[in-house]
Amino acid sequence: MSERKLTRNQQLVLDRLAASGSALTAYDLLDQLRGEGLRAPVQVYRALETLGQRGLIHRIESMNAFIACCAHDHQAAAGFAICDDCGEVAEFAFPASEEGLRSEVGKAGFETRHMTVELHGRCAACAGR
Amino acid sequence: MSERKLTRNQQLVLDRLAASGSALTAYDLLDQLRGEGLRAPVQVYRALETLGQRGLIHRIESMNAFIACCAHDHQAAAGFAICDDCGEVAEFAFPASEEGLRSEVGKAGFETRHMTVELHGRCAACAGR
DNA sequence: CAAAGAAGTGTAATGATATAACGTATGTTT
DNA sequence: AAACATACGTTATATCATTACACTTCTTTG
Repeated sequence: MSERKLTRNQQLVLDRLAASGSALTAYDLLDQLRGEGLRAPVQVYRALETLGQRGLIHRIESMNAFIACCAHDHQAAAGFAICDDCGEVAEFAFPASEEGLRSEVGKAGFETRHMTVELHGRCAACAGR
Repeated sequence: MSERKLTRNQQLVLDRLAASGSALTAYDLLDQLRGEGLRAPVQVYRALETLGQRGLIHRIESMNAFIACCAHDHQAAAGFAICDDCGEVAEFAFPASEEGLRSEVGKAGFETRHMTVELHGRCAACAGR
């Protein structure tokens, strides 16, 4: 079933992502996990694929990078606020806007299967400086 | 100023994008413009960069591809409905949701500079089949 | 428990996307 | 015409992602 235990490689990748507040690229992950025995990009990409299917991570399209999922309800669409100054990525939910977007394109008969919502800008900490 | 006439390369890339209803990658564009004398990726990327700065095209992050802008007000954020079956990309505006998203992250002090909103799914024509 | 099947592994090679560095040309401003 | 900004073409390289292959490890089930 979908309830297989995570394998060593999958757990390593997930732990590394969870330990980082920012998004990491596959090659970032590879570099940081060489000490654990990982050697090739495909090992990381395979772990990322499984983790993604299980809803444990998200891909940040505008950065070609990945981040651990911190949502409680991962049926809902996830949005991301990305600070271009410090790299921090905050996940957020947007139920009202999600419905708004879905119905906006629904008017034209479009059936939404997945939403990518990524806001770039400056986080509170960086704006304060 | 910002009102320079488009150069030959820029015009070629823009025309090619405008003629296509879908998003094209930089390498798609390069292949389609070899007959016009383009030879290297960087020539396409340079044109794309200028066109993007002038608001004449958009980058579709989730496809690593580009599309001509068909918006009248390109101050407003643009959203895209992407049909994963036929590849059609429709640009749309979403003023209400845009404000909703902006204020959602604004609660945490985030200043939004740019939004990526890309909806994947199935267009009306493909759903009808 | 043994066989069968599904999922995962490591290695190597390659494909796809994007940028850097260089010297030259062209167009605009003064 | 000199000075400046922008764009050009060429070459090389960086970055992101997948394919193919042979082998291993789990899980199910007969």
